[in-house]
Amino acid sequence: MAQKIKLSTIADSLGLSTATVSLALRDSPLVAAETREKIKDQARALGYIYNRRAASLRTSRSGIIGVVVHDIMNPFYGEILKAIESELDRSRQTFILSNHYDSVEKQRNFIETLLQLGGDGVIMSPAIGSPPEDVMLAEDNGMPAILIARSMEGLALPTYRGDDTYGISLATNHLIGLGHRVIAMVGGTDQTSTGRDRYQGYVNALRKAGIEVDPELRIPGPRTKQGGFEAAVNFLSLPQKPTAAVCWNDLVAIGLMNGVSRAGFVPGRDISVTGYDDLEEASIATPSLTTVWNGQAEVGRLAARALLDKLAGSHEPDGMHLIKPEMRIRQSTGPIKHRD
Amino acid sequence: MAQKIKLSTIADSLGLSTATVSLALRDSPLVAAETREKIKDQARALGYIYNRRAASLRTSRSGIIGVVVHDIMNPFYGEILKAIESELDRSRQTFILSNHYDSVEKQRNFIETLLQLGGDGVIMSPAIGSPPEDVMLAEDNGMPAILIARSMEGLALPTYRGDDTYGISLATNHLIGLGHRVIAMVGGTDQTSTGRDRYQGYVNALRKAGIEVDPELRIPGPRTKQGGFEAAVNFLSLPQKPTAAVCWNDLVAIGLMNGVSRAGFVPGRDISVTGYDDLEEASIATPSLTTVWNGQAEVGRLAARALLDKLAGSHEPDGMHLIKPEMRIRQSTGPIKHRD
DNA sequence: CTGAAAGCGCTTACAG
DNA sequence: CTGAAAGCGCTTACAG
Repeated sequence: MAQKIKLSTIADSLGLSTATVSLALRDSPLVAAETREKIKDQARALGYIYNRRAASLRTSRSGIIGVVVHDIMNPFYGEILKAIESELDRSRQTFILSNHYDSVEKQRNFIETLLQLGGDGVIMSPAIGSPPEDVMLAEDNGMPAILIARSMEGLALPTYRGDDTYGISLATNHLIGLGHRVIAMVGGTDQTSTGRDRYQGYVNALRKAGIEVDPELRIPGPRTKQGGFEAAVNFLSLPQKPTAAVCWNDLVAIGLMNGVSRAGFVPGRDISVTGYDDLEEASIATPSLTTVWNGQAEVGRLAARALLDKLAGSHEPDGMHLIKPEMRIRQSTGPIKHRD
Repeated sequence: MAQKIKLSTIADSLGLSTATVSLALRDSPLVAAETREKIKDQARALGYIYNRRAASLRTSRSGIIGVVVHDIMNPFYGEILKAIESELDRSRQTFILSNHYDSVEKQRNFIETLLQLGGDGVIMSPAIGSPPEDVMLAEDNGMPAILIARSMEGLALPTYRGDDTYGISLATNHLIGLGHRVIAMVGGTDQTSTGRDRYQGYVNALRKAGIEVDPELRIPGPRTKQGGFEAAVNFLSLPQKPTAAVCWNDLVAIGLMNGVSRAGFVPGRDISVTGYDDLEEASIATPSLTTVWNGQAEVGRLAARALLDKLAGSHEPDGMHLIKPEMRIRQSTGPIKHRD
């Protein structure tokens, strides 16, 4: 590796000052056009690499934005991240991604690392049980935070997520409309705001239809295909014999469909299954999955936009921004057919 | 946000020098134990945040490692990334992730950004058509690069990936052993080293069994479920009526199984399908997928390990490290059954 | 065991 | 339109 090229290398080689070179490379109108071109050519010729650490130490702006979610391998978050990425790319921000796997400690480490790197802001889907202090650590050190997908009680931070209560009630009503009366709710946890909201939406819809809510029909579990797949055994051995399942998300729904298929039932005919999120995968599942569009791309885009605006100095009001979910009816649900 | 706390704030408040504070916080034995504890307590009390930009400007070590792959949402890369993450976590390195979506320009931007941030090293799965200069840009500026999943001609960089030629021949031989003679190869491209190697493995296996290679049976396409799903139409309308498909990867295989199911064929009985990678999902697909274990976790772990060793000053030999794939036989393949 | 001082590579008033 | 100088917050020889 050759001698390190820096501003002063360029300046010396052209008989100029580092101030002029610095301004020229950032297209300042203070520098004469001719000088600017000469400087840029020289920078290119020498293979100059801008040192952002040095610049950011001076300006206290790093161009780094952190994003931390439960699991980037989960396509639900993947679709949000893709939207964030394309929005941030446009303003040439670097984004640092991390999973917290619902470990409060991992999340805190990430926030601290980001602060150490001088991160300009953070977009996060808070880990289960996050202490408000950990999130406020960012804000208190001048690094604004935006929440996605999950909210946190008692924090007045901008939050972007789907309206879960409403969304799940859409799915539940759809099944009730098809004649189903014994409807299980499969997957997920009640430890997040999302979880409580979804269960509430399910309960609301049943009550409104005059159907008694049986807590035995709530089968919690991992929010993954594997989770849904394994839940099939419990689902099929419930004494009340449910004819339909409202699943936590598309992954659980696809897993559950695989599980009940193995046991000889045909999803969509023998047992109706709804998903949640409308992942790209939902429409190519077999049978194609009836689900609830949850606006992942919208959530990501709006959250990124809000952060960029905040960094640009706008003073938008904080608070909750709910995306309105929509029903997507496909082949995994159908009229009731009693099991026996 | 309160007054920024820095080393000198702590030093002044205790009547010490910044040198002593700096050494104490990094557990230098040069500082008396008592002084060290006093300093650490004070740092905590004041809410001190270490400024890595300043430190790294001075030491020219950033603790940042970049990872860039085609698409982090693809579970194949996801499984590699998970392994890299857990290996890097252990040595408290921050890792910056990016997709290049096979855009050479995006990849180059990423490498430049990483250099600007003072990245210590980069792990990459090179974009299709990457010019060697772009990768050497990293090396030439003192940022070592490790290649994963794909190799590049004419670059003597450490490379970790599966043995694709051998792996695909395992899958092809398995199908031949079940009596299949008309075997399509579905999905993927021949523009990557991986692609050429896989096609070669397929061709080799057919030739060795005395089966003529028909180029019409090669159906290239996106390496996604959607790609496999859409390929089903082509697959089913081939004049030679293949009874089996060797798929590029598990995603394509699952998509293809969904596609042929829609057309009324039962995968595993009417049409045999093999995947590649052995993703977590393969075993819960319906039918469960016969596939080739491709050692993603191994690739990630070894690549991260190699980079860390290199940064620690070891001079390991560069070059190719091939992981030996293994067959995983499940329900999606079976004895030939002629279509008519 | 602790301190004074230089320097990492930028940017930004300020002067001219 | 260009330059001299200070300073961002650390770490590292070097002295004592």
